[in-house]
Amino acid sequence: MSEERSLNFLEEIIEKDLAEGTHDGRVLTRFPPEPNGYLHIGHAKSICLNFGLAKKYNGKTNLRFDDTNPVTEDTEYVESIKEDVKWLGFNWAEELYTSDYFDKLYEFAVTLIKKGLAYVDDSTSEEIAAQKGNPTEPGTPSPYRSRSVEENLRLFEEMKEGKYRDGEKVLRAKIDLASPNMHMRDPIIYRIKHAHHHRTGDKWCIYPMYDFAHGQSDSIEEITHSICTLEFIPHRPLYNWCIENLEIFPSKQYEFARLNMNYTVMSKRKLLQLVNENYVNGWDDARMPTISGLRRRGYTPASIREFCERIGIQKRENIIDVSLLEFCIREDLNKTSWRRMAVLDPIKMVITNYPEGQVEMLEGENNPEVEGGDGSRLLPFSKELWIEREDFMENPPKKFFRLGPGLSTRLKHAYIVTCNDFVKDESGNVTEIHCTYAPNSKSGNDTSGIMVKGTIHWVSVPHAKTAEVRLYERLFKVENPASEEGDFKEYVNPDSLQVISQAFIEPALADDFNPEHRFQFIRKGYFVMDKDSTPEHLVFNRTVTLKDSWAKEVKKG
RNA sequence: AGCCCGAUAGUAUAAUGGUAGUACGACGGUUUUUGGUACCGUUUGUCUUGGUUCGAAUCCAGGUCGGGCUACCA
Repeated sequence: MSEERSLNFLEEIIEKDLAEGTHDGRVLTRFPPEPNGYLHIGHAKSICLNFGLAKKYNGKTNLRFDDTNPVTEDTEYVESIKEDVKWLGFNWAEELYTSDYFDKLYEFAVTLIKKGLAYVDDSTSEEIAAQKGNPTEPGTPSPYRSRSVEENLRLFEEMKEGKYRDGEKVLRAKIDLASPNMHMRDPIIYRIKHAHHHRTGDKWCIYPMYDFAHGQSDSIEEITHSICTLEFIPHRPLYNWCIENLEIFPSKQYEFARLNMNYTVMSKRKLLQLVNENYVNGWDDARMPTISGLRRRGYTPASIREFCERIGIQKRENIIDVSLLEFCIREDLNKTSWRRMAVLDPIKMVITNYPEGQVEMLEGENNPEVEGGDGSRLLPFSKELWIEREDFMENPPKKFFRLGPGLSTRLKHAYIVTCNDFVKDESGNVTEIHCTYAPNSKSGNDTSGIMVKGTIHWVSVPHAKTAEVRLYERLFKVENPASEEGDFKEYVNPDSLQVISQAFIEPALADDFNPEHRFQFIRKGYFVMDKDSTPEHLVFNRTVTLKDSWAKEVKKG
């Protein structure tokens, strides 16, 4: 946390409240997900904001499930949301549910009716829509708008008692049919739904609408700063109207711009489609922008928090470049992950002057970024090695620093080798590379005086273990799939997942069976052991590649 | 159409009436037993037209562009 960073607009508001003694210097925020889907990176922004603000100003944050619509909500989502918030590193003060307040909310509605500020309407949904008018023309009163308080009280109670079918009646606030704000034209505040609720069961058959539940829930909890996204700005007058007319604790709503990121989609509806239509393998597919997907991909909580810190908080629409997220995870993993060697696309190399049957155990530091290397592991070295196919070129260009006829290169943590020969099969594919090594060029003990520019990774053939490796690319081919013509799913990248069923890995990688452990496969990228792994069948997911300036060089031609 | 919100390099984000800065990206270089990391450098910006002011990214007015709202979703 940099002390010098300037305040965002919400911090300014809070500091002003603190300075003026509003709420006696108390700060209480809340994170209010609806349990109808998995959390994604956009929610992470909101989580970091709400919990971060509270932490910064010695306040607290409630986790409140906004569960007012029983037909879309489920405990499966409650559990995943709790797990994701915890995984991100945040602790809520209280775990609450809007459904905890259904009794109180019902009483609030009764209060409004008694004040002549709400009425039961028998109009159909189409009729109500028509009554709303349009932005240029005022709405027209429902024929039921002038029902007496007594009648409204009776009908509302009957609604609660289940005397009516779904949609037969609603409770509407009586506000202003001519308001330029459509939300103020007698909004529906209670509707009938004979549906089983994941927490209250069958106790209720009427449920409050968002606008009649959210502000009051904030107020009941005495939330000081209720932070939501921009699309709720037009709801704010209604939020305030409810609180004022109910004469309850004056929580205040503030809005910030939601996160958008390129090469992905960020709406629960679209993510649900990708899951349901099998474009991905579930909500936690490593290509998904969900928290659980990012976790499976190998992202760390710290990297996501850092990302949220860097993107800032503002009110303008934005589309963040995914390269910033990738920067954050590389920055974290570079400092924390152990280096290991894995050959993903193998070709055999034979060291012709290395004694047959000889094995040397070479030492390799775990992480050069850490003082002392963060310990080390032993690497078996022998006459036959697997190396990466792309590290050999039959006709290498001038600036190619790896292997080719007559070229020398360093084997990481081992010796310098020089390529003398190679073998091709009938169809012209290179199948084997023959090299000689310089015995006095051993890493850490090099007296050969040979200077090479390149270093490549390798795995000893007789000692190699195998693993499945999943290489991920961005899920979409275009920057903003949601804004393209046609169905966004047409823009799914068909190469977003490439499975290598048998890669060769150094033995140390197999010694320590530990799903979710993250490694850097030297020169190939950061990888995480997937939860599908068993000790007999290891699976690694590529989190992100290393920056590759050679690839750029090649691209330029 | 009416109302609401917004507009600073490619993308984000500062500058709160006083030198337009930072990060990511891109480009170039130094170092390097990872073509990684680290370090150095280069590039590109205040939507527009007026006004207020000694001085405007900032304040005011008009325009333009982008987004939102007109669900018995949240």
